[in-house]
Amino acid sequence: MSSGSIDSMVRSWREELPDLDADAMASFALVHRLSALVRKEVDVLMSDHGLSTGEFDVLSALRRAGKPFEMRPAEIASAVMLSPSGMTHRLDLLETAGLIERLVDPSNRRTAPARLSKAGQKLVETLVRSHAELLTGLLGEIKPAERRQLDLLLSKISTTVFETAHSRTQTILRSPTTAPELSSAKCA
Amino acid sequence: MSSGSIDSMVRSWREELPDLDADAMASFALVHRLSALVRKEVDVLMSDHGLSTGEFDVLSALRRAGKPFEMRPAEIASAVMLSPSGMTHRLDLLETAGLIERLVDPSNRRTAPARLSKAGQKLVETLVRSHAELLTGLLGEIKPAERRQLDLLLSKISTTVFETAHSRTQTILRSPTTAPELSSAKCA
DNA sequence: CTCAAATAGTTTGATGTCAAATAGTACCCT
DNA sequence: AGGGTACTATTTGACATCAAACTATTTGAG
Repeated sequence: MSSGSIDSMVRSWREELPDLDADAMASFALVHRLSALVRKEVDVLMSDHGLSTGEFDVLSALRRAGKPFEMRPAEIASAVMLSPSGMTHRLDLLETAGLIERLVDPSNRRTAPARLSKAGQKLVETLVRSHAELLTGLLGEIKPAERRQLDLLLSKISTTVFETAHSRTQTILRSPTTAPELSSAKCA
Repeated sequence: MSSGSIDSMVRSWREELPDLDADAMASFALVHRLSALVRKEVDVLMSDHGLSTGEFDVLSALRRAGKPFEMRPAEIASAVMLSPSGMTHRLDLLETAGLIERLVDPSNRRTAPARLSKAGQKLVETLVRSHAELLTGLLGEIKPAERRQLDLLLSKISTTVFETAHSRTQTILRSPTTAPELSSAKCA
């Protein structure tokens, strides 16, 4: 079943709708499937330590921030592509587990930064290493040059997708007559 | 922000844990992020037609099966990587929407195959074409040779991941004494 | 100085998903 | 035949996530 199911998908379309261009579909199907398979593997690793992958992502972002391992919820949310409400929930869980603490910022009382606890620091240190090791293994026999080529292609495509999403959002928000030539950020 | 956030992730790790090999992490982060971004774009397209992407996946699998556009729930579930219970729910929704019908197989009454209704056939025809067009656009300036290279790399990695998952499952199910020499995964 | 608008996080309600338990059906071996 | 085993879909209960409404705080304009 390794990648056969996607091959046979393409073959089916060629039979059923011969004029359909299924090349892009196949590539993105591979991306989706690889993403799902890897996520499952990481899930197993993390659940061995009583965590979900999503919770690990948060701890990992905090660790990456460097001392004092502290970030605001909105920052973490954008780093891990989670909604603000989802982030509140995850931080609740991590706080209950004693892996983070919530602080008060005297200079801005709207925000409640999260900080790794001692236990959180210790755990994330272990997990980040196991995680990196696992992923390196999952890459298999891929050679460094191939990996760089892969990164390059994925980045290029991501950029296109990102810009497409962006231009659609703008098109909706702007009055149709106003659209100027090129603006990369969300000027609402 | 296009792929900058992943670059800066790697840079952070290099500063915080210089001995960590973050190359594989970065590649998989790109895969995950591209998958999520594309899924969002497809979500928008489908919601314009009152469907979720998951529902479209089911209709699409049925259409691919060819006349009479009929599959058993378990078949569809494995094609779209969804649990059996999730599939039951999705088929419920699609049946309520009048896009599929549930049949009785006289030769095997355990199963209740799903079949595209007339309305379902008509809708999926439109959607499959819009979908393919959207994805082709999202591929952007990628040249055919590059796309084939991408497919090849993703397939190779998927195979490794798939086999890793598989060997882990077997390792758990087997009696510990039976384990042969070469087991690359976590033999707990 | 004051009130309106913007910002940050949380709460609420609905939804989609899964794992485990359930029920019905088919197969097989003696 | 008969009784156990495997298979198929569904039901149930728990949970993560999101969008939208809400609360508290800060900023800014007049």
